Amino acid sequence: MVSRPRRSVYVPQEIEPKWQKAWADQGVLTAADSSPKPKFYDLVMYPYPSGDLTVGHARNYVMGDVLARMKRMQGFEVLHPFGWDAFGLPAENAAMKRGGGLHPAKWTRDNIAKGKRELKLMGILYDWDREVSTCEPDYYRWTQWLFLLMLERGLAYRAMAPVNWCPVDKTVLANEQVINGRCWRHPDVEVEKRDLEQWFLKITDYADRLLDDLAQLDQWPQKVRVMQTNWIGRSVGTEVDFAVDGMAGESIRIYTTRPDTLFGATFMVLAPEHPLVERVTTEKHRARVRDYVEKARKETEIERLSTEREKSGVATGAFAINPVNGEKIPIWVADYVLVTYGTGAIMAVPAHDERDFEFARRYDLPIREVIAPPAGPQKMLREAYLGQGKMVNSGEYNGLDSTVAFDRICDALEKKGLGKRAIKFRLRDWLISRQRYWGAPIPVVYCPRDGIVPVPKDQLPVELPEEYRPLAENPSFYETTCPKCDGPARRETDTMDTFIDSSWYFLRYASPHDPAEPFDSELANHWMPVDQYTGGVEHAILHLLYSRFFTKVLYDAGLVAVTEPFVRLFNQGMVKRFGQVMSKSAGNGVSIDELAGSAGADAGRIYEMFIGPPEEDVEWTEAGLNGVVKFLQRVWRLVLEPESVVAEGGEAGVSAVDVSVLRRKVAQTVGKVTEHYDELRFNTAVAFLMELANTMQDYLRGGGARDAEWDSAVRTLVSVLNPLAPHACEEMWQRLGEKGLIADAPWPVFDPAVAAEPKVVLVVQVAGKLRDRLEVEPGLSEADAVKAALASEKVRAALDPQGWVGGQWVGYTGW
RNA sequence: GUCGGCGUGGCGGAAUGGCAGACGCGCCAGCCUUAGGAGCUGGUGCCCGAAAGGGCGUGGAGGUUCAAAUCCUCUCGCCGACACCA
Repeated sequence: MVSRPRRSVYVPQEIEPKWQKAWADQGVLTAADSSPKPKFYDLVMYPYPSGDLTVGHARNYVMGDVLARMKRMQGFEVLHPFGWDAFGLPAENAAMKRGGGLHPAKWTRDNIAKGKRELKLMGILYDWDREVSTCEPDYYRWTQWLFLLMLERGLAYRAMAPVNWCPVDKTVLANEQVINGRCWRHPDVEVEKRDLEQWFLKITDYADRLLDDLAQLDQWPQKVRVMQTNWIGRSVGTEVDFAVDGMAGESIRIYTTRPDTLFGATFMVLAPEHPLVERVTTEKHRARVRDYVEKARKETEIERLSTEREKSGVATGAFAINPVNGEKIPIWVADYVLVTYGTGAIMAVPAHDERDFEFARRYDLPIREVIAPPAGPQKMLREAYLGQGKMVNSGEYNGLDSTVAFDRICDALEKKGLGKRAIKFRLRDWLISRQRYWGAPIPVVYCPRDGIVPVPKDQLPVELPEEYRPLAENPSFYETTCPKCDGPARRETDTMDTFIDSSWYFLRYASPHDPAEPFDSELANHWMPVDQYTGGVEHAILHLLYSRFFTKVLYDAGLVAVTEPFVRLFNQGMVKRFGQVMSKSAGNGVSIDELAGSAGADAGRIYEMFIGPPEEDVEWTEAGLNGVVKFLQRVWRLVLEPESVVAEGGEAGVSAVDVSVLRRKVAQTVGKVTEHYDELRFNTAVAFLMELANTMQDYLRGGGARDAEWDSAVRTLVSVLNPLAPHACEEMWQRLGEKGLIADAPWPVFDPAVAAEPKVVLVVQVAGKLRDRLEVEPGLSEADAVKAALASEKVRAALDPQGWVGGQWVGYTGW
C-alpha cells in the first residue's frame, strides 16, 4: 500500500540528485588560487581505494564537508581536496586476492570511480579538479623526484637490514603480513630472517626537531603528541668504554642513562649481533656462543621482543674492566639487548634495572646495591630499585645524592677520555624498500662502473611496466643503461613504501597539475599550512610523523615556508554496527546507495553528526536515523508549510513563545551552532538546531504571526542547517524564493545583544544546597543579588537557625 | 608491565567548578486520523507522598571547596597505545 501524503512531503530522492548536479555545474567548491578572501585549507586523510566505502567511512568526510561549507559561507576561500592513496600492498593484495588476476591498476581505478560516485552521492563537495591519485605517473614522478632530493641531501642511503622473507614468494614482507611468524599467503610456511641491502631515509637526523616542534602543535590531540614523543624516545645518558681484559686496545662501548649506577655493574651484555661477540669469545665458550647467536637470529622479531619470555644468554668467557673501579666483570651475550639501540652493548646493573635483575637472578650473577632508597639500603634485594637516592658502595661518590653523582661521574669519565655524554633516540631510520610491483619504483640504477647512479630528474618518471609481475623478474624493466657512462646497468627493482606517497600529497593539492615540479612553492605557501586535518587515529605515528619529516626537509630545501604541515588535527571515531566496525567485508556495512535510497543523504549526514561525540566510536542504528528523518521533515514543514503545523481547533494553552523569545532563540542558536561547528562538536550543534525547531514550532502553536520576524527565523534556520543538510536546504532556499545557491549565501552574523536574556534565573544556594530560584535582571550587583536572595522566604528558612553561612556572599549561578 | 583515555537515566549522550540528565531514541497515557514504520499533547533518574513537598543520585571510598559529574588521593571496571630502547 502506498501512503498518500496530503501535503508536499520531503522526499530526498527527488531533490538530492538535482542539487548535486547544480553544485558540480557551478563548481561550488572549486578553490581559486588567487582570491581576496582569507584561505582555509580543510583536509581529510585520503583513503585507500579499497572499494568498500560505507556510511561509516563517510563520517569523517561529512565532518570535513560541514566545516568546508560553513567556512565558505563565512567568506573563506576553502581548499577542500580529495585523492587516493592508490599504491601499495593493500591495493596489490586486494587485486591478487579478490580481483581474480585483475591488474592492480584496473582494480584501483575501478574502485576510485566507485568511491568518487559514492562521495558525491553523500553530497560531499570536493574540488575534484585537484584530485590526486598516487599510482598515476604524473604523481609518482614527483614522489621519485622527492626521493632524489632526499638522496642529494644525504638523507637517503642503502644499508643491510634484517627483514622478513617469504621463501615461497621470494619477497620481503611487511610486518603486517607476518602472522604468527608465518606468511599471510602460506600459513604453513615460516618467515625467514634475511639480511638484505635496503634503502633508508634518515629521519633520525630530524629526531630533535620532530620532538621539539611537537610543542607548537597545541591544536593536536594530546594523545597523538604523547604517542609521537614516546615513539621518538629521546633519552639522555652517557657512552662509556669498558676495556676487554687481556686484549690490548680492545674495548666495548656501552650506553647508559644511569652513569650514577656505574659502580653497581656486575656484568656486561652484548647483543647477539654485536660485532665484538666473535672476537672476545674464548675458545672454551665458542661453540655455545655460536649456537646461541644462531638461535637468536632464527627467532622472529615478535619472539625476540616479547617481554613475557624468560631472558636467556650465554657467557663468552671474556671479562671487561669497569673503568671507575677497575673491577673485572664477565661479558655475556643475551638477546634482551638490541643491536639496533644505543651501542648494542650494556653494562648490567641488576640492583637498579629490572631486566638486568631478572637476568642476574636466572644466571646467579652478583647483585650490588649502589643507590640507597630514601628509606635506607634494602636488606633483601627482592626487586631492582629504579629511583634516585644516596650513593653507596661507590667509592669517592658515597653519600652523594645520585642526581649529583650522575654529573660528577660523567665529568670524571669525560676528563679521562673514557666516556662522554650522549643523547639517543628510539626512533630508527625509515626503511622504505618494498619488493613489490605496485609502488613507485625507486629511481636509481646500479652500474658496474659507476655504482649507484640516480636517474636524472628529467628522465622521470621511471614508469612501472604494464605487465603485472615482480620487477626483479622482469628483464625489460631492470635491464637498462647507466645514465652516466651509457654502459649496461641494472635498475633498482624495489618500489617505495606507500607512506612516502602520502608524506607530501597535501602539498600536491596546491598545484596538482604542475608539469614541472612536485608543487609550486608559491601556491603551496599560499595554502599551507593545513588548517584542519581530519582522519583516523591509526595514523597517529606513521603518516603524521613522516609528513612532518618531509615538510621539514622541504623547508630546509627552501621549497616550503612552513615547518609543520597540519595546524589542527582531529581524530574521528569509527562507526560500528552490531558491535563491530562497519565494513562491507564484515557484512555489517550500510552502503551509501542504501542510505541515499531510503532516509536520504541529508538525514544520513545529520545522523552521522548527531550519533555521538565526533571523536568517539558510535553505534549506527535504524532508530536513531529515523529520529533525524523526523527532524528534517519537521523543519521542512516549518519552513515550507507553517500553516500545517498549527493543529486544527486552535492551540489554546500551548506554552507561549512570543516574538521576542523567538528572536532571541534564533540569535542564540546562530552563536552556539557557529561555535560548535568550528570546534567540530557536531552532535551538540545538531541538538541546538533541534531546540530552535522546537521553539519555532511552539511559536506557531501559540499563535505567532508569520511576519517578517518569522521569515527571518526561517531563513536563519535554513542557513545554519545548510552545512549538515545541504540538499534539503538548497531546495527550501529556492522554494522560499531566494536567488542563488544557499551554498553561496552569507553566514548569519551572531548578535550577542539580541541573544541576551532580559531576565536570568538567580539560583540561590545556602550551604551548598539549592534553596530558591529567583528571576532577576542580568548583571545586577552583588549587593542587590544578596538582597533579592534574603527577600526569599525559602532562603530565609534555610538560613535559620544557623544563620548566613560564613556571614558573607560567595557567589551565584545562572547568569 | 608502562603510559593514556573513559565510567552520568532503559539507550546514545549533554553539562569542565555554580539548576545534573540539554537534544534524540525508547517507553507510558491521551488526542487526531486519510489507520501510518504518520502527526500532535503530556509524562518519563530513583525512593517516600494523593498532592504540596522532601530525601537520594554521575562505578566505589576518602578529600579540597560556600558549591564537585567536573579538581586531588586511593580503588574497581572497560577501552586504547606502547611493550626488554639500557
